[in-house]
Amino acid sequence: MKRQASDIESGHWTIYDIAREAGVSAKTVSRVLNGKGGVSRETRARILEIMRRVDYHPHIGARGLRGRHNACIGVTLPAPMDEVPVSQDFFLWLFNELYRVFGIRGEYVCFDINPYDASPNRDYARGIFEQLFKACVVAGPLATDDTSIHRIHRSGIPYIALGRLDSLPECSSATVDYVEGAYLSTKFLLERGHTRIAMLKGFHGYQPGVERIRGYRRALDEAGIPFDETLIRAVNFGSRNVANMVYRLLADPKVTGLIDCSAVQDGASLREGMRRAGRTPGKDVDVVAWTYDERAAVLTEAAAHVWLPVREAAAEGIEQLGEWTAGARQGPIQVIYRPVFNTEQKTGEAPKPKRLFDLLE
Amino acid sequence: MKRQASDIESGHWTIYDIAREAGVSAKTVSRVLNGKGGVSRETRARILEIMRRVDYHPHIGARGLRGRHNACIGVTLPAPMDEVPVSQDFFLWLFNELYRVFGIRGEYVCFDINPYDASPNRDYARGIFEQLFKACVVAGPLATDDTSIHRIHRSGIPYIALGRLDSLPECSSATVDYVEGAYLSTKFLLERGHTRIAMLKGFHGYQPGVERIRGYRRALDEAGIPFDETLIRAVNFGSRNVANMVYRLLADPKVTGLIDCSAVQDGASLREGMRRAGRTPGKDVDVVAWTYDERAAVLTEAAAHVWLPVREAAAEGIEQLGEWTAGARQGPIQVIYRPVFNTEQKTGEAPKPKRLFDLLE
DNA sequence: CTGTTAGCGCTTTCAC
DNA sequence: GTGAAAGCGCTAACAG
Repeated sequence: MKRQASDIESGHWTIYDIAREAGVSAKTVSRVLNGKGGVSRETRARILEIMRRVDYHPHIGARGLRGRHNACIGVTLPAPMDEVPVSQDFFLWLFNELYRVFGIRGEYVCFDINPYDASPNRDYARGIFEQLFKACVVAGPLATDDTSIHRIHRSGIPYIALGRLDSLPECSSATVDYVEGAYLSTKFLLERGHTRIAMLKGFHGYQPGVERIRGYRRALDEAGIPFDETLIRAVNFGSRNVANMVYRLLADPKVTGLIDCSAVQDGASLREGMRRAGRTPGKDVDVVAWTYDERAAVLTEAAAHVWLPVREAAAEGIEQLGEWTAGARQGPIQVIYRPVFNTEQKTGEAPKPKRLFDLLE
Repeated sequence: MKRQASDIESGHWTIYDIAREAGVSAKTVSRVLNGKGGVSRETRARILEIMRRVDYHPHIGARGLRGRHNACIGVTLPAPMDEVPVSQDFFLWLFNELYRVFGIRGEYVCFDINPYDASPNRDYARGIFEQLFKACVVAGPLATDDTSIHRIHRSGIPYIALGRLDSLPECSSATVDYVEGAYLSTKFLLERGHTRIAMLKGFHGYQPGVERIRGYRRALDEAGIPFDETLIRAVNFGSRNVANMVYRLLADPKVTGLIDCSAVQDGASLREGMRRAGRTPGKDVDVVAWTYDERAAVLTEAAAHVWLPVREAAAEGIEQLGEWTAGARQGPIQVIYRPVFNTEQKTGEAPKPKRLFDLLE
């Protein structure tokens, strides 16, 4: 006599409770629930009416367990938030995309936002392995030694990383070509006669950082100029040390070119650093600044800007992830957008973007 | 011979697979998984090693089904987004709070963002009834005819509504006293000699709207002034018709007081509407403007501001929800903050807040 | 210290 | 058209 006690006082009806109430078997209720045939009109109507009356909802976990499908669209941050700049603007934009592609279809959108330092051996992809996520957006750059993404890839669930990885070229991803961005930036400065070119970089240990150096070196190699790693300095959102780094890099008078590809987009601090080094952009130093917004200049005095269309790439990727999840296409996704180089003089300057969790500080 | 076939090719190991590999029973594996006693050091170590080697993760759905607990912290929007102003700032703030209280503990934070118009008979609380949510934040005002909240309340899971409901006074909630806000606003204008006081209001059909009218009427009643409902006009974020409404309300020269409690915080449009009506604030019209940011004025020319500390109330409520979820306290939560009335002259004016999903337009 | 059994709520055979 | 039985992965209760 398994399953029948209607402990409906617990608040939740099961298909067995509905079945008993309707005088049918659980299977018939299941058929109605799933809109399958093989149930007479009257029986169906009666069951539907009971379901409506008692406000029946199927147990999503039990369904998933039996049917081997998971409940939510996952969103996960592969990097600690103090190492990687997730801006408020990007986050709002991402949430809008998730709404547009998944929310509208009635999917649950589930964030795994456990910080790393809270549990060092935690896996950012546990939502996948615990079989909670039916699909997953890996929202951020991947560490060069990332292994989780390999396991995600093998798991077979639809996913998209907003970043590439050398060690997994077949990775489902939507990103921009940072190698190209760095190459174009460096080449531009070389062609203007600069030979010692400094680079302000973020992403210690992340693939986008590696790609930046690769592009930088490639341009240098082509020009026959030796690579000097002391010309590369890392800054991040947390440290607010952009001005200091610029000052120190430009302390050497032979350094006459500066690439800011740090993603910090902090024009004021760049300017401050140059001022302290006694430099004047356009006169004794040329700057190339990276921007993530096509319309916004980071520094009006910059000799050039490079626009990295990360949102645009991500939008296409998430769109495709929606289709993959719906079974309308196969993975992996491979979206790679090229950066756009631009020497047009900009007039306005966008404010420095705010970090997502800055509100907490 | 139930359960043993290790179709590990499917990618997911079960406790039975681990058990077979370790030469023990599934129960022993379960004990190790849950850090329970009754397993020898060696056995435990061996099982742990296998788990590590094969990267075992328990099936969160199966666990929940058996243990009768759910997987995620839910966040749900009880109102269609085009009727209720969820600002980007509030959303970012909310996400930060959820991170602080739940993310840090390793909880999944799961949004149900299905829009109503997409499925008219959808329930904003389905995540609770489908037993996906172990706790839930109902982020927005409740409709006066809301019934879901009653069922949520009865379900017994920890929840908090960021709004009250007349029909459920025991509702777990964190909100501000809109009755008081409207009462203070109206009384202030009455005391300055105004007798016909217009009100710009949002939230058609939602409890906060009802409370605004209640406070307004109470002040009028006390002063022995009859209530005239034509003095109340609704605006919302979508329609951008604030200027028009102000203009029409002030077309009647006897209307000399204006309360903007619409939550739109659009000083420029208020000013524009008054200008078109030929009015000058401080001279032939007095304005009381509501603000959701203590430091920010909506309209510098306003005779007074009323600050509604909704974020502050919500912060306390979410904090308590965290404790309730962790079993450290009982529900329901009852946080109610009083509005702060303020006639100080403001200098700066905050820009009009942007709606969360404006990016899509 | 360890194993057996049953069952969480649902759906998939397969039988009638 | 309908139902009985098995089992998804896990754990509580009860044996040994």
